[in-house]
Amino acid sequence: MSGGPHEARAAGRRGGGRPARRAGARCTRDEILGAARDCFAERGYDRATIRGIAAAAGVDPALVLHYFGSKEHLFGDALKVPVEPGQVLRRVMDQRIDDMGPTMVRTFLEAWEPEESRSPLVAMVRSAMTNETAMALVREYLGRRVFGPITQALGAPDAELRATLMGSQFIGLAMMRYIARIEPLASASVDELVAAIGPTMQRYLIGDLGGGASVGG
Amino acid sequence: MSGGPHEARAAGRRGGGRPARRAGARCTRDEILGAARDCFAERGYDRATIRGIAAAAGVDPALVLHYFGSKEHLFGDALKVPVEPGQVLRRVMDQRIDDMGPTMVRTFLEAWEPEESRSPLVAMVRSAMTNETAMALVREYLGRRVFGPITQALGAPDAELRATLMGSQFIGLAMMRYIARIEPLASASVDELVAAIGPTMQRYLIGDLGGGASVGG
DNA sequence: CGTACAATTCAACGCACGTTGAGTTCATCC
DNA sequence: GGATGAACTCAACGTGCGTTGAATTGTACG
Repeated sequence: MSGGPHEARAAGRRGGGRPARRAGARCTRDEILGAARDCFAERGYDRATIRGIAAAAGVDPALVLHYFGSKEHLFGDALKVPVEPGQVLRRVMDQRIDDMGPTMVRTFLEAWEPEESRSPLVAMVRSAMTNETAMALVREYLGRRVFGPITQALGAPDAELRATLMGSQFIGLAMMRYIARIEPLASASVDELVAAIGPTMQRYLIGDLGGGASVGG
Repeated sequence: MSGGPHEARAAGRRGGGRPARRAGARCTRDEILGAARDCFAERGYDRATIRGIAAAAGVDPALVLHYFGSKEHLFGDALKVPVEPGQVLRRVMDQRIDDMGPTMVRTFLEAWEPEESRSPLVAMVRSAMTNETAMALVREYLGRRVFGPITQALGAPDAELRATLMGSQFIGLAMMRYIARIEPLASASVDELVAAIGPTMQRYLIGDLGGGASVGG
């Protein structure tokens, strides 16, 4: 099931590594994907249109469907996150425990700063707000790839709460800085934000949360 | 300009305080507003439809436009926030300075917890993600009614950064708890969250942000 | 009673959307 | 050099949307 005609990939297949059919206009598929990422990021799932994406890529709307089958499928493919969370986590976990909070903030910001990796992330957050499919996708993804490992690494009984607290500060930061672009947060330097938010993360990671047990009592 | 036929209000005008024309079905306008709030909150501006709102209110779609003129105008009216920020701020500012952070968190949560006041807030956040008008509206509103007063009260040179840092934690909390409903944050008690996030707010309010002066150098 | 007018509905408009299927072009393979 | 099949376009479909204007209902006032 779900084996639409769009499943067949463009290059390869026949000759081995030969160029695709149309000379000079080969990587159309990737251009569509890029345009889709931009549009989804800029407008969210619902306001982004196949027609708009096609126009941005300079092709016919039908070609988009030819490659990706449906808008929802295109969205799924455009959402492939350019940041490998496992790798990110390893980098953070390699730090001395006292530096983990600030390192998390810096790593997070470095993932968001470049324009090309920001797009799919903005698309993810923005679309998750209105689209149930996107929301479920994001929730599952974050749970399995981000919060899960952190929870496991922490080992504390309230690890899951800690992980989601960190998530809340991160998602809020992303929204204010990259989506709503509210000043002066939008223009603050990475160092400034690491200094400001790092301790928050540190506390959520291993500090006393006051409600339970760990340190203070 | 913008003086559409919908501007004229329902009751009053002629006799003084007499009931409206149609007996038994008087407060239709308010029911439409309520349905609009629910729909905007549940689906966001774009996915919410006039037809859906009308159906939820049990009336004809045309009646919605008759009262509110346009979808955008209806959205504006539905967005009237049930929380008076000035009043909230006064409550916070009345605290001893050491308790202001936790009090802010508690006040914030108490504004979001009740279902009837949560709807327009969720609508606000959700719609601001995809709709440019809503985003501008929210940004202007927050700036003038929330961040502005806080900034002024703090008096510090980095007050604006502090205000937006607080905003980022709040918006992230709202998204994780009330919109994405990610556990265990979604089910944590208010007290638990006040204990966990209160110190964060306190630090953003008057603590050392590390980037400038006191410690860390 | 008759006029006036708010409340409400009905039927339709034009538009933009996602999607489809048939058609065209062109590099490759026998 | 004809067959193949991918890359790509064109024209159209059905649907649901926001919005409109005329028509209907029912109450209050002269």
